[in-house]
Amino acid sequence: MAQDKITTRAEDYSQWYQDVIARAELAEAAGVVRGCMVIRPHGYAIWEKLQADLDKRFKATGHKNACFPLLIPMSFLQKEAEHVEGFAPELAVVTQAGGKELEEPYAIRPTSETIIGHYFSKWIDSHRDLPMLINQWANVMRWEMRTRIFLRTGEFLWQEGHTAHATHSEAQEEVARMLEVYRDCLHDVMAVPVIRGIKTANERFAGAVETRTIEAMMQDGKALQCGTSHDLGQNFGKAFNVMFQNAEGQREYVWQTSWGVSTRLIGALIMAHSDDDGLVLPPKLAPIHVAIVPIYRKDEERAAVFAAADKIAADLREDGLTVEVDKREGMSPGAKYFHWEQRGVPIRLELGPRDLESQAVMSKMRIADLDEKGRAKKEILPWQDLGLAVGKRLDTFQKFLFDRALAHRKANEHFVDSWSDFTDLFGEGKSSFVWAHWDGTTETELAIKEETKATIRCLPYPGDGPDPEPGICIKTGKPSARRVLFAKNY
RNA sequence: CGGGGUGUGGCUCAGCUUGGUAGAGCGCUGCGUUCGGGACGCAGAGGUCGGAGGUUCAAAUCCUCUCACCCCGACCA
Repeated sequence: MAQDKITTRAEDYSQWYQDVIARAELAEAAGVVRGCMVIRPHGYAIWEKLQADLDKRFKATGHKNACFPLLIPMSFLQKEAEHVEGFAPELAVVTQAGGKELEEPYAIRPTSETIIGHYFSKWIDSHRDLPMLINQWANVMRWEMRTRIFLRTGEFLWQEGHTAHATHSEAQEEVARMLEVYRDCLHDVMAVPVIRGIKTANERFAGAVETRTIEAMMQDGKALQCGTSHDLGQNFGKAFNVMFQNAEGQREYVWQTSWGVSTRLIGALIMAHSDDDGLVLPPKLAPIHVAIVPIYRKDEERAAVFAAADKIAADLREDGLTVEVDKREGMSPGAKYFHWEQRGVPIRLELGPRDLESQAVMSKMRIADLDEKGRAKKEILPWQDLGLAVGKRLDTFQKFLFDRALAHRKANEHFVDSWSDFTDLFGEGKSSFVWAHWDGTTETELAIKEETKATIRCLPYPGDGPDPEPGICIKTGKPSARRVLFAKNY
């Protein structure tokens, strides 16, 4: 009897999350193009919900969607020196088309700053054209040396915002504002708590003057960068000659920003919440809220139970819930329970002959307390006002997931002042969030990484981490202005 | 790119050392019995063993080359 239980926990987390993905049937490695992914319908439905939520937030902040070419002339990429240096090693390049060698090769976009810079220079003439607030939903390709499903695939889906502003301070406000949008989405929708902060120079986006980030803790204590927002200064403005005439009649370069989140968020979702029984989804992202499992023996029972299940499903749908009635034949109820649990359906309702008598259903949440026999606790809900009761439980579940993730992070945060404590916390296979002093140099940052695999995730926002207080660097003993966040990362 | 590893039905793998013409479990199809936490019986379908070349009477198995994928590192949303 093959039990599809996932038994390898945090010791080998990479295996664990891949197992969860495989069991949950969200995605599979395609093997067609190296490291690219195939997302199955159930997984894609999660992305669609996330996409819809984010898109609404972008529009609410005045952004408009647009579409730019997949292929970018190599010469565009070469216009910004740091940018091309950062991306050159992972470019996939088209050198032939229409049966002929191309005079100038095209890169398959790894990101679209350059081509959008090109169009911005055509579209922007006056301060009245600013700010220009554009977003693109697209796929991009980065030929990474090593791929990991959902976290670093060769091709991935994402959203990239690109904006141009008249002043640096306005651009900086945009950078901060969009990071808030991301945080709100992760907190309210994904139920994943994050720490906002600023990246060190070493971890900065190629071509940016400042990169902000949201960092989340996964269940194994490792960090995952879930979103970024970049202050591009005038770097791309100058490279692509994006100029506008200000109110005084002078020509100036625009100040640009870019920001993005990707299908990596699906990976974050899985690693933040899921368990050995498969996927765990916050209700706001669950493609299916409720699975109804009908139970019956005889044909007459089946007819009656199906009719009742359909009626209940229709009522719940009227309350805005997505409901699946599992009428598959030849499958025991137990098998159906596991099927829906593995797919992260938050609430299951069991409906059998007994319930037809009592006008109630047996209900169970995806994560429930266990009774003394080690079985999930169930509760009986009357048909009357079932939508209300289910809705209330979904809200509770959504909040529970966030609280649990936050509690887990807090339990794995440390303030560290000695190098030996630091190296202990980042010993073989261990990671947590460590707040420690750092002397501010890239050299020290790299030395720490070399020795412990821990990297500086960010310099936290006030409130997301300890307030700045002077101290001495954990590694060199030199003066430090503040504690920064260290963790191993995916 | 460096270091490991794996390619055999849809999936996970055994068989390879010691060559004899392909197996298991799961899944799938049909019928019957089951059905409140992963049911069972019977009957079936499905593979030119990653590719090319070589050795041999005979190759999944031995040799050479090649391709692909996975894992660990460096790199990254």
